[in-house]
Parts: sequence; C-alpha cells; structure tokens
Amino acid sequence: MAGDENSALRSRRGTSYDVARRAGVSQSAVSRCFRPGASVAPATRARIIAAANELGYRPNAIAQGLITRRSNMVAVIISNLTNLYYPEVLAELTQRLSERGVRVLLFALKAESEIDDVLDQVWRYQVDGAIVAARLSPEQLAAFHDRGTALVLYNRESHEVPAASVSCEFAAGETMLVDGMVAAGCCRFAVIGGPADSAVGEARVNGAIERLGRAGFDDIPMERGDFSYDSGYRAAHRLLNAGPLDAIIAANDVMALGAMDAARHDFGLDIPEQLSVVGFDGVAPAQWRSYRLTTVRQPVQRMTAAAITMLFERIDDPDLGPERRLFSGDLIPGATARLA
Amino acid sequence: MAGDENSALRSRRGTSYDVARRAGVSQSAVSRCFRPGASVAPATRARIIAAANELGYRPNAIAQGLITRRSNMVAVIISNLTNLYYPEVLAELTQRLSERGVRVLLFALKAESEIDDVLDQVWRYQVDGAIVAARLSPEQLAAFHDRGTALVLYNRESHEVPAASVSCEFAAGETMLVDGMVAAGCCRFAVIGGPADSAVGEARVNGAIERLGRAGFDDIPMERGDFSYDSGYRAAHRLLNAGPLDAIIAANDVMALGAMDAARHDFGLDIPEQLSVVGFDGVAPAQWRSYRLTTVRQPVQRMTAAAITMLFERIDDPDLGPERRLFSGDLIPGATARLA
DNA sequence: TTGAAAGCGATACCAT
DNA sequence: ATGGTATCGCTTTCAA
Repeated sequence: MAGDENSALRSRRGTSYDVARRAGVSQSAVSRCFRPGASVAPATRARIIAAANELGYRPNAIAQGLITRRSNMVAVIISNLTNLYYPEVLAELTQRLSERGVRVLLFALKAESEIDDVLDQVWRYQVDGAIVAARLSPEQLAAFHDRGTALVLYNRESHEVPAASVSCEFAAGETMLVDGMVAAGCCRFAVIGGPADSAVGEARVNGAIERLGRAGFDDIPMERGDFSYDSGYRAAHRLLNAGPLDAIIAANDVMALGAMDAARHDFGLDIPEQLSVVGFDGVAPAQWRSYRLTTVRQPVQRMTAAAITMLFERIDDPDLGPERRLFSGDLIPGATARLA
Repeated sequence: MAGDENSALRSRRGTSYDVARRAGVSQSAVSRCFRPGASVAPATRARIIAAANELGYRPNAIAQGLITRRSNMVAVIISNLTNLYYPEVLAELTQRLSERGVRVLLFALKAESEIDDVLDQVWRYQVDGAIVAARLSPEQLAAFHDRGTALVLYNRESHEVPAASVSCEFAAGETMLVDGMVAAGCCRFAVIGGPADSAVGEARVNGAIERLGRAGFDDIPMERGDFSYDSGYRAAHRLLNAGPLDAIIAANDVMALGAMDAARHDFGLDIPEQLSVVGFDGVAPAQWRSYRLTTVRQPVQRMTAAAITMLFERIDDPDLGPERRLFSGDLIPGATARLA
C-alpha cells in the first residue's frame, strides 16, 4: 500500500549506508565526506554529495554524539523566563551558541525546587556544558564537577564550591547612583529588594545600603519584592505609607517601574522632583517614553560573550579552574532621579 | 597521575555495564530496571538500584534515542524572542513539554533567513517534532512532511501546504473593539500594522479594516511597524502628523504602547478622551498602571496546551491530517479606548 | 526472571 | 584514497 510505503520511507530517511549504496562507495567514505579535513578524492566526494542530496541526507547528530561523546548541546537553565530581563539573555546566548555550532537545550524553571529534576535530565542528555541562571546548592555544583560537565553561572555566584561565573556587579553602578542622588540632595532613601534567598537581590541591596551608610545614611527602610512589577508596586505602597521619602532604590528595573507607577498615580508624586527612583538591568520597557528610568544597564552582550567563552574553554579543558568574571554596568541617566 | 585518573573517571561516569558489574547482573537487567513495566525480580531490582545510585548512574538519553528512534526532544523555533509576547509562550511550552518528559531544543532566529540553517540542524538532531512560530515556505513545510517530523505552527498558518496550526484569530476580538469604538463615537480611525510579510500582522490589519468598512469607514490610513515599541511610536507620529485621529488600532500591544506614548507625550493628547488606542496580545507591560491598554488577550495557556496536544497526536500518528485550531482572544477593557 | 546477542547510525583506527 | 571493523550505550528479541 502507498501508505505503508510512505511510512517506511519516512521512518528511515537516509542513513550513511543508503547514501553509500547509492553512490557505490563504502559507508566509511560517506562519513569522511561529512567530516572536515576528510581525505576523499574529489570525484568520489562529488558522487557522494550528489547521492546525499538526492536523499536529503543529514548525518544523525544523535549517533555522532554517541560515538564522539560530544553532543554539541549545551543546557541553558533559567529560573524564571517571565522575568523581563532573561529573554534578552536567552536570545543572545542561543544566537552565539548556534554560531559556534552548538544547540541549546532549554530548561525553564517555574520553581527553584524543580532544579533537581532538571539536572537529572541534564545528565541524561550528555550536554557538553551548561549555563545556569538559577540557584545551585553546593551539592548540585559538585555534581557538575564530578561528572565533568562544564558549567558557567550567569549572574549567580558560588562561594562554598567555587565555579566559573560571569556577573554584573551592582556596586559600581550603585555607587554612581547613590552618590549622584546624595549630591543632588536626596536624604530620605528606601530600598526595594528581591527575595531574601536571591543572591543577586541581596548583593544589590547590600551594595546600596552600604554605600548609603558610607554617605551617612543609616537605617534605610527596605521592603522585599520578587522582581515583578506588582511586587514593586506594592512595596512602594508600603514604603510610602510608612513615611515620606525622596528616593527609592529598587533591585531591578521592573520593580522600579512598579514603584514609579505607585508613586505617581497613587501618591501623586512628581518624579524626579519629589521622588527619585532608580532600578537595575536596563530592560527595554524602562526606557519607554512614559518611564525613562534612571538605571544601570547590564552589558548583556559582553556578559553572554564571556559566559560562552568561559564555557567553551571548560569544555575543551575540564580541569580549568574556576574564574569569576565581573562586569560593571553602564549608567543610563534617564529622567527619574535627581543626580548631581 | 591524579589528573589522568580523574579525567578517565569523569569521561566514563557509569554506563549500564558498570552498574551491571557492580550489581552482579547482566547489562540487560540494568536496562530493564529503568524501563517501566520491566520484568525484574524485586531483589535483583533492589541490587541494581543500589549500584546505580552509588555510581550516580543515569541512562544515556543519546544512546536511548539512537536505538528507540525517539529523541524525546522537540524543536521550538521562534522568530524573534525579543518580542515581548514570546517569552511567555516559550515558558509555557517548555513547562508543558517537560511535564510530558520531553526536552526543548531551542532555536531563536535573528533573521527569518536563518531558517534553512535551523532546519538543517533540526533534521540532524532527530527531534520528535517541532513547534514553529516563524514563517515557513511551502518547501520547508513539505520537508517536515517528507521526513515525518511532526509539526505544529504557532500563530502562523499555511495555505499552500496544509499543516497543523494553532492561532488566535484577530477578527473576533477586533470586532468587539471596533464595534465598541464606533458605538462610542470614534470616527477617525487609523491602523498600525506589522511588516507586510507578516501573516499575523496582515490578518490583524485586514480584520480591523474590514470591520471598519462594514461600519461605514473606508480609506483607513495605515502605517507599518515591526511590532517594536519604537516602530509604533514612529508610526503614530506619522499618522498624527498627517491629520487628526480619534482612534488607533495597532497590530500588537507593544506598538500600541509606543503609539500611546507618542500621542500623550508628543502630541499632548488625552487618552482615551481625545484618542482611543487599542492593541492585541495581552502582554504584561500593557497592563501596567501607566498604560492599562485596551486590548485582546491571547489565551496563551489554552493555545500552548492545544499546540502540544496536537504535536503529540502527530508524533504518535504521523499520518494524522492537518488541523487548524483557532482561538479567540479575551477582551481586556483597560482604559485607553472609549468603548460603548 | 534472566542473559546473550543483534542492532541503532555514526566515527576512527587499521589495513589495503 | 578507500573499505572493513570495532566501538559508543542503550533497547529488544530470543533462549535458557
């Protein structure tokens, strides 16, 4: 029957053996033909290529991976994709990886608790390496080391078990912002932090508070959010209800935008005249005409490039030691903070 | 040397043979042990599991894929991830796929021209199926059919070569919006469309224009954008400079937000009193306090669920015919359009 | 229930 | 330059 014939055809759409038969050569010859630096006579190669094209043959990457122990796949693990900041990172990473001939196996966590299941899959799929923007326990980090899977942390760091990481330091950008606001006369600061268990969130908050302390401001009120717009909005409500403020420092842009909207629309405050608001990340919406947020932009391009370079170095040499690569952000003046 | 020993250990971290040796059974037994519905004695199983745990053994998915001809990987191909709408879709898809025990091989296109290279990789990696939110030529569609790779189009359709697809129809939502604005007295409409070669963009624009025609409004001015904020912003400038308007219909939310900002900040228009603006998609920023865009939200949850169901149906039965599944969006009244 | 053995589709070494 | 052959790590009959 036609149907059977079709599905038969379909299920085995060309292996190197089929190509070999068609070209009248050995299977080895076909294999060589698709490997760079092959040693195959021009005439033979032509016949093989022709046969391959007629069949629509493509080497089976799964089989290649099995024998070469190189899957040419890299796992990208991201904690919450819906965070406006990550799509840009993800796009950049996949783009760069694909230029290097490597495919992305994506894992998006809904909850951090899923990470063990994800790692289980990561081991099964024999990825050559992983770029992780999620919290890893020391045991989980050790597992990467034990299995010899290259690993680069993105905007996370590990202190117990050292690992390669690239991140954007909050401190430098923060210093600029805080100092600028202090110089401009701001004196009632508040901070909107991330969840207590978020390393990035804590680092940012601490950076700001420390700098403020150095400038003579202590007991800075703080509320925590979860990096979402709504949480920033609500945190601002709590802060502004608690007392007058003239500056809010948020741990990321989206919370800053929520805070701005709360201040403007619900408290009728003029920004930046009555209240300065600053964020961190440099996501696109923060620069929309209604916001023009004063913030620090993470150099995503350079950070992803670095992450990938580090990853490949470690794929090539699994014994390469840990290395932290720190980038500092670029100040985007915006129009939501009084800066001197 | 210790180094050599380590890397030796590392490179072969447990195969089923190692587990078998350790448990004193055959390799087949180990394999069965990890397959549901295995036929293995409880005692044996216990020994095997123990040995496997000690070694941190995980079945090699690559090898499994080779023999079973099932990679348990699905390709997700998305044209531009930076479009605010896609991260949500992607997150939803990966989540649902992983629940089904399937991994996502992600391909993010920078330019539609990259699609051929992407498909080349898709064939090599033996994915079980693909969900594609990008433009495919008839030849490319045919290739999926020829190779028996299950395919579901997401928010794209194919008319020349029929294929399974799920999309959100603009028409229904559009009708609500247009009729509402007409009833509320709007009478000078304009449209901001997507690129001319975008199928979704065209459908949305045509839906709106047709409905307006039915209501007695012809020669609707139109400008095209590329779905980005800036393009919406600029399009609004061109439209508003060309003549007075009291309603702008944009092909997506982000352009609508750009248009709003242009109208408010550069033309000093009150929204919705002087100008109604509506979008399409239902992205999160559109509901931020500064915007509260009147729009139609795509039922992403239902759409992704449907896409995945259709995909699995086609993985299980490659001969299943094409099917279009159309969803209609939910009106989000918002506060940027006068609706009766 | 268990083990032996034949593949899956490639690579790579070894002769020729 | 080419072909033969032994893997890679697993699944899956087929006997025992």
